[in-house]
Amino acid sequence: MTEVTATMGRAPTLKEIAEVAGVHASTVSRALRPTREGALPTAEVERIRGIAADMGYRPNFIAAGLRTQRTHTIGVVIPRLTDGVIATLCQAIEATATSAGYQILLATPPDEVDAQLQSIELLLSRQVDGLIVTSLHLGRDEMATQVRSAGVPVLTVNRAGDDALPAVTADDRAGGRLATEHLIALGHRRIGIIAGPRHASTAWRRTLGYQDALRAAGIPIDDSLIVHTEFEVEGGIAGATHLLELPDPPTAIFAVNDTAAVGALGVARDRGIRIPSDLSLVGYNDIPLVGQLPVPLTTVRSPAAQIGEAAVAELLRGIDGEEMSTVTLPVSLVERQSTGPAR
Amino acid sequence: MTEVTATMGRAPTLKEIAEVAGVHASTVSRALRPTREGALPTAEVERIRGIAADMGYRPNFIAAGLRTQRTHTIGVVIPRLTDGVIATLCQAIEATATSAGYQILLATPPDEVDAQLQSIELLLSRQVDGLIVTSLHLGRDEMATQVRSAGVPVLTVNRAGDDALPAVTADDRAGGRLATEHLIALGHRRIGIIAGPRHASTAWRRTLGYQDALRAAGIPIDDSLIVHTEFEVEGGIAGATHLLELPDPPTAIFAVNDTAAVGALGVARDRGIRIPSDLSLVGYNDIPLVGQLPVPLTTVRSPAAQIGEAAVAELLRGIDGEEMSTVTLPVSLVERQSTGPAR
DNA sequence: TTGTATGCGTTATCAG
DNA sequence: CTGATAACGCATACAA
Repeated sequence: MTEVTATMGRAPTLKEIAEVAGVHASTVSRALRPTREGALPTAEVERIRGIAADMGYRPNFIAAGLRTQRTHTIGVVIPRLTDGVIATLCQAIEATATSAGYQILLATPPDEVDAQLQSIELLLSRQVDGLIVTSLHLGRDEMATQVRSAGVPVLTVNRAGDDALPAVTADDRAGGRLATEHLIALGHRRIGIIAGPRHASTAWRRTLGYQDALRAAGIPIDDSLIVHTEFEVEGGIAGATHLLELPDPPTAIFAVNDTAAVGALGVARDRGIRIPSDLSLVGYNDIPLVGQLPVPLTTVRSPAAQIGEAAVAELLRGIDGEEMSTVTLPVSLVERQSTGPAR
Repeated sequence: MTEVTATMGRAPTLKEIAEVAGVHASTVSRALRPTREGALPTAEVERIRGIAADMGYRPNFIAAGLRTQRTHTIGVVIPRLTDGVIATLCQAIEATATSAGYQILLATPPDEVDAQLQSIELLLSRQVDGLIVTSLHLGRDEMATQVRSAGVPVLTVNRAGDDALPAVTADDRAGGRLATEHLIALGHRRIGIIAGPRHASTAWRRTLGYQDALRAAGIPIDDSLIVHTEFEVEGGIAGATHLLELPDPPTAIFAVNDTAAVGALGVARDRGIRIPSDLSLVGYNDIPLVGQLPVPLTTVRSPAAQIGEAAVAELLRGIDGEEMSTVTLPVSLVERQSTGPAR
């Protein structure tokens, strides 16, 4: 019954269903809504739902959102998706949001302030209910200012908690300390660090942890051993090359990023430097691949997926009008074979 | 002038700006629109835009979309974001879409038919203007059926062109052939393949290319040398273990995925098998990392970014009412040190 | 229990 | 050139 009543123009609307069902559009709206609030008779609800299904009804969330002022969409600004850790984070955000009935509007702008600001603006124009922004640049007030004017809750991820925005982060400083303490415990005293870009707060905090550990061990901090580079393999190559060409090269290198560590690995290979006997190497993130390298990499495991889950959870609290809080998740050292006693 | 006229409740609307400017809302709409179609006097346009800027106006795309039936949003269904190649693809899609004035609604459902169908449904409810779906399961009619009923252009990526949906893909079959021919040219005749999941069309087509090459060389196809596994490192471990434990193990392995190749590398290491002297290994994708491995990996370069760009370009044509066509992009072999002459 | 009326913010179509 | 009006699809307060 009511078989191919479907009007040819695709998407039937509530009104069209109402006509077929012989009721008013508002009745259909009530029947279709999950919560039985309007209290229709169950039989009628079933009948109407059946007709809607037959007609291939598909709710128009965008129209509903205009009415309710809730789009059930959250905006995610997340540069460098190709970084495995960030992809994991993004995946976790998406999955968590989806299971809470939200969808993700994604922006992956280049790692520059203006582009990021513009992405945020665009997302807000799309009436997102909340915003998760990651890897923002440090020390730019525009960011916080604009973001505060957003009118929706904004949560940062991987950003220093040094401003008013709530943040969900891993304890990068502790991670940097763990890695460095491990090397110190192995007898290394001349430890280089491939410290990533200056503007990346995660990298910066790992570097702080590195300095903490040196200081605690009474080892003087030698700035020539701290080299700032880009993330990724190329950064690792540049950083390791620089460090190994020093007059008094380090006996161990801590790369604040696994892919950079892999780059360092390549440099060591090219120079005939054996790992770990000639040089110890520690990475950061524990991407799946580094456990399978010919010399499995010692690294720091950062809970990317949990960060994503926690971020969404916090943001949803914000969307519900509650206070969002800053969350810091613990990290752990994964000891493998790329680190060994100092010569 | 007209300084802090902003009503406290954030987002001012066209109507509020109109009040301040002393004109009608529709006039403001015309003034703000990029194309000077309504032909306002330039001075008036400037004045109104100034007021809008002062008041912190932010257009509500969702309301505009309701009216214009165009959301300037494209839905992307893309499982396994954590795969580097897919992330690159996603990034390229996002970047291309953004520069064309579109935004991305992202769904990364698990690699299962039902979840993928549901994701599509959700995206359509959000009134996306078009859909890019990747890595769909083979041979499930529901997919094509539902997708056809979408009412918006749908483009597939990484999917076999064996049905009616237009697709943008790399030439995976040629890639599989290239890799295998390379090994054959090196004198290998017993070549194993870590062939990925059966349902993944990319993997499947690479396997076909592998068979093509063997056949062309007059080498009989030995099914025991074809092992299906999951993607990722674990799949590579399982596949390599299986192959190397064969009574008559292969002298070369083609992994249809770089990360699987890295897994195979780990297995070789554990068994004291040297690469390439004991075993040649070819990967697929040329993710940045594999060029920096201690033994740089020979692999096939797949143009992930170009696929993304082409996919968006095609889809936009579809959105503009033109016919979309199927695009196949060429791949190339990258010879490095993980392959050598057969013993 | 169900229909009516209204409005969400915007744009398109008319008049004027 | 600009104002008034309607409509996009839906949800809801209100009336019946």
